[in-house]
Amino acid sequence: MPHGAKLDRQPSGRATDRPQAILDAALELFSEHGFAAVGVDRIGRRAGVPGPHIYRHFSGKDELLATLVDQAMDRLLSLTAATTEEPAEELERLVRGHVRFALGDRALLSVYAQEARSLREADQRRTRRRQRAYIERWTTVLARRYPGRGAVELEAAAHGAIGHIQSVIRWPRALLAAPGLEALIARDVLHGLAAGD
Amino acid sequence: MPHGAKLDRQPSGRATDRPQAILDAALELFSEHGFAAVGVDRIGRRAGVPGPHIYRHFSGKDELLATLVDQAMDRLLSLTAATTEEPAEELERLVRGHVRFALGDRALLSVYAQEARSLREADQRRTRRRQRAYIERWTTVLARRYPGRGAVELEAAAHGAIGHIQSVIRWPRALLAAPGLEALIARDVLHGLAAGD
DNA sequence: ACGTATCGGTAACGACCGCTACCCTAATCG
DNA sequence: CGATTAGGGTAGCGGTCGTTACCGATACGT
Repeated sequence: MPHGAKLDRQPSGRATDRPQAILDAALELFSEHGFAAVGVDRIGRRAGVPGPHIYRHFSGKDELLATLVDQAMDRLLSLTAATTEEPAEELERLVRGHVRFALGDRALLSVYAQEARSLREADQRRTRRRQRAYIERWTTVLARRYPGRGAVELEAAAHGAIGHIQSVIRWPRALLAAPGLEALIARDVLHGLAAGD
Repeated sequence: MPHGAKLDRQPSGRATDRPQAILDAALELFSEHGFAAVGVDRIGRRAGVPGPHIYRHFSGKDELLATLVDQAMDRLLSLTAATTEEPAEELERLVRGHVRFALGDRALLSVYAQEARSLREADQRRTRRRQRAYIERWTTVLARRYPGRGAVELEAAAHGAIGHIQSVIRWPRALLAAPGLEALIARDVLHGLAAGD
């Protein structure tokens, strides 16, 4: 090291944020072909870097996936910030938030939902813990909105509603192009949650 | 060949149906760890045969997966046999049938839902075609039950309902042990489908 | 201008895995 | 009893892929 402090040199050219470009490429490829089916060379090529250069920014392919899954979980958990709203409003906000995420960032949600088991053991445990926390938030909100329901009813409803929303990752493109989808899906989900009253 | 006709010898011992045992082992392992993460040796060990002996019954690992996915699709499509029932009854039968399948054979449905993209190109195309046919059956039944709805509404409802049902593959074991789940889920799904009336 | 750090590019290692080929034993039938 | 064959067991090939290491060129700082 020449003079002790880090240099913070200009990124040497046009390339804006290399790690982000790599993550974007990995996201697209993982969501389309699956984690196991895409190699680091392909990710690098899509990101405009030679394959092995990925290891100058990440510890390995595993870390790419872990980062993406973490981003997805962050987005989901940020929807569950505690509020002082009315129960009905809070539930609606939770549903609409998840729907908007699913429609707006289908690739990220797809990777989160389908490739979680390709994570390393440690990342997998942490992810499962966060998933449980997310489900718990749902059941809490549901319990406030629909008091008197049993725990099984609530948890089944939460899983079902989330599964309903996540189904958009398999919808055909033509259907996704329809206008007003967010409101339509939210309405269907909320109506399903009201069953039993 | 000694005397022309096939021998039909006794299976030489205790082993009942070898190909079926291999398929069962593959089903369990694929559903638990994913297609890419389990090797042929492990499948063989679980089935009580040396790993390479799988190739005496199947052309390769790919065929194992294709067979399982086909079995799942057969089960689903068999639910959609055309009937002369009332629209409401037909829809309920479809929903309950899918729910019963999901609860009764979670592993098979899990492989079908999560590992379809590990199929070879040809199998993947055929599977997608059958999936489209299944969705079309749903929208047809829904259109009869809820005339006046638009195509987008119907297709979105079909995908959402199926996603809701398939969510059971991620439910925790404790929740799956609850009694009366089939009726509960079917009720929730049917109620969600009634949204918009 | 010289040394230095950064970055593009590529070769190659090592492990894993699907798959093939080949052994050997034992049970069956003429 | 001897020949044939199914089935258990295993070694090893071929290819892929994640990962490491190394080389060369370029741009900055002294």
